[in-house]
Amino acid sequence: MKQYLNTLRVCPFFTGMSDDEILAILKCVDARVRSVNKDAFIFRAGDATEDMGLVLSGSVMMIQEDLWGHRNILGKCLPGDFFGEPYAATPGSVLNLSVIANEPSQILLLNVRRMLTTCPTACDHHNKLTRNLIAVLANKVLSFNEKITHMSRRTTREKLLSYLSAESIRAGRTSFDIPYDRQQLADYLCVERAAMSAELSKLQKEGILQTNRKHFELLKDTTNE
Amino acid sequence: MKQYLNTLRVCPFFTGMSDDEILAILKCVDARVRSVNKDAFIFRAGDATEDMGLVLSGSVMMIQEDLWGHRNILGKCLPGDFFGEPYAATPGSVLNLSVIANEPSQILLLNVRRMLTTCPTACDHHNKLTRNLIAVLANKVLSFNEKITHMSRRTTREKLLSYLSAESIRAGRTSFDIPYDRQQLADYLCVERAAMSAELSKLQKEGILQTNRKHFELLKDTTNE
DNA sequence: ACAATTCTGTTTGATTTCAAACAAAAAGGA
DNA sequence: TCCTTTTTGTTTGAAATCAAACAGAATTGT
Repeated sequence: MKQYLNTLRVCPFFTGMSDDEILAILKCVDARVRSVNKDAFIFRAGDATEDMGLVLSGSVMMIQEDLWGHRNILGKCLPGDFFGEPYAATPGSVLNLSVIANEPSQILLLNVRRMLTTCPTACDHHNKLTRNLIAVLANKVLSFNEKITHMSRRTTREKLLSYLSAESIRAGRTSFDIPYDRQQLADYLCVERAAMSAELSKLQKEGILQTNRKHFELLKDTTNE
Repeated sequence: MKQYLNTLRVCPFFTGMSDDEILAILKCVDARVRSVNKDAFIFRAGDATEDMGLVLSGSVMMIQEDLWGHRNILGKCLPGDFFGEPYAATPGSVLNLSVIANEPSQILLLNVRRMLTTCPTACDHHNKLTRNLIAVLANKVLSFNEKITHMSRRTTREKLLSYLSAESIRAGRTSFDIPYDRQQLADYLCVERAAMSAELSKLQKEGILQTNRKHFELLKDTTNE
């Protein structure tokens, strides 16, 4: 497990902990590493799980898929990000989404029940751990809240501008990259890719933004419209 | 504060605690009661807060509102439900939604920072409290996730059926009441009230459901379509 | 370098939603 | 009870999305 310390040290979940502390905690919560290929399922909608996942390398997508093949992307998790923790922390709950590897990835699985039940003896990191878990969960609410904000706009154009403004603010500049390709962005905003592509073209013609693949630049302030 | 014990005892957040324990905790987290009229703001989008709210009586709505007056209802909180906890638990965050009283209500405000920082001396309920907070946050993720699921459907009809099926399952019967009137339901699903009303009429004509105001009955199994 | 695959932009008609206005029904207050 | 206000259902034209098909560009692997 030591080989992953470099990744874990920079993960917000473990900040302020010594290597020994981290290793002790990993043992405490029954941490296991899993390597997955692109498109492999890590969790499947309908499953129950006591484990939450942490991306060590690569990336994963949280998605819902309906019978017609419509994909709803809930979010993308990069190294250091968690997934599945709301379900793992809610006994009796069932996953409402699937988690799929976006590329070959390494995943760390952590048992949340063991994180929450007091350690029989020597582990006094649990308090710090539970506080960190609170921060992780709160962040997930904020991220879902953001997606809801974008989706609540009525037109594809408004959804795009809502999302791109937020990404621009997050980046702290008007020029930024997004983590999604066109199809994925459409699935995140829950619109048709074709209509979205057309709208992006229109926005470019109107001089509101410029884009090439995953790169975007906002040219006008659209916050006051 | 004792007068609210009857409400607090049945609240999941305090289950398994004695009256004395509850009162000690309330003091610990600087609990204050606030009485508000209908339509009063408890939190306003753009605010920062260290407090999370607990509905003692009445009900509140979490909403977002844009410049055109479009309302996006994130959810409704009934007695025993919390709100604002993801923001209170994330230092530096800013509220992305407003919380408005849906009727004359009593609200308990709890300081989350004090809940998370270890008590100087005698309070050993904190561990239990933080675990409860984890459960509350996880539940909020699940509730937002559910709203996203409904909103991700492409047509008003699908959004309605997705929501109504979920409510039916939650109620454990095909006959149930929902907490929203027509305008509120439209704002929750982010569709036009007029179009939604028309769709509900169509669904009734087709024999798929029956409804009167807030009461609904699903007549056909629509899960396999 | 080449071929195969994936990604992106464009167009089309059919369908659906939006936005506004209005009337009927129900609820609430004096 | 009566009057006012709120809620709900209906209709309409205009606007937007959906769904499908296609071609060119970019990427990937051999």
